[in-house]
Amino acid sequence: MNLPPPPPSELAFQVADALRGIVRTLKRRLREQAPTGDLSPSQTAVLLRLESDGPATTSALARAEGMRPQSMAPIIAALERLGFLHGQPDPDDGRQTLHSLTPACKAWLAEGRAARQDWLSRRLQQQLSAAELGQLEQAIALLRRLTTD
Amino acid sequence: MNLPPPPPSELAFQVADALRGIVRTLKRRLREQAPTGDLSPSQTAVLLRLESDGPATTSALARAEGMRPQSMAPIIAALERLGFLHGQPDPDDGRQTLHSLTPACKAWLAEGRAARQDWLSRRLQQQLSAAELGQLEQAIALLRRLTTD
DNA sequence: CTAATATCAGGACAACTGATATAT
DNA sequence: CATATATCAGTTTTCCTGATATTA
Repeated sequence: MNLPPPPPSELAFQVADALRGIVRTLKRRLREQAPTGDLSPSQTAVLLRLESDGPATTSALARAEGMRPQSMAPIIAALERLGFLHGQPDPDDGRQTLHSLTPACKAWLAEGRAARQDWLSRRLQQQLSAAELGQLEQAIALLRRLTTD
Repeated sequence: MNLPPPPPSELAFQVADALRGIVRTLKRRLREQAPTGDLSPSQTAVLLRLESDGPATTSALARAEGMRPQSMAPIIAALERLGFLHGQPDPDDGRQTLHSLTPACKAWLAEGRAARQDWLSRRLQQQLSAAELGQLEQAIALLRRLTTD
């Protein structure tokens, strides 16, 4: 049996409120920097999943996204038609088809990430002094402590 | 005609990279603290819109969300059935029906916001010293400078 | 009479469920 | 035979377009 945790201090409450606001705003501004290219949310999720986890089968992608394989199939087919994916039959298991990002898709994803990175870098450079950048660097280390453990 | 802006410094680039990562992670962790209650994205958008901008008509909501009034109508009808909204005919304009959040819905929205706020406050209190909280407070002021102007 | 609001009717698309063929 | 992958077919949901009644 645990004792209830102590209530947060007034300062912690104020900082939390301000932090929630700035996180939401920054997230939106970052998103504005790179157009999604008229892909559906499902399609975007598949591309990001393949980029981070590597090639996968239709069923594996469906499981990862909480969908049925029958629903994942047309999403993949559309992405293949757009030239973002290409499927290759698994040499060991004849049932499976392994889908990978095409080089063009990898380049396009990297481009979007670079656009966001570029906007934020320039923004930091323009609006903050070197000393303030250092302050921010230390604060980011503090923020990381909130999401680990 | 403008000269191209100077390229960002190495430090700005590193801070931008770290900041993008921590914003994404924090956003996700905050989202995990309050369940969405099985509402569709459109329904959630309508509730948040009404909360921030006050009562509105079907057409006004449709315009705000980039939808047709015919598509907005069933969304509102579903929210009314769930007890989140209640409509009242405009006394001045007999064509319009003004939809408002019910007190129960306002309480539910506030509850979700409070859950996120509570999680973050406690997390700050537990993981950071008072001095570090002060550092973070100053850093948030710096971040605000990135999104204004 | 024109403009705006709401609603009714039917179509397109994306997800679902159920069933089937093939390979392990 | 039991399991896993992929796919075919039908259904539901959600948003769309088009048309109509009512009110300003």
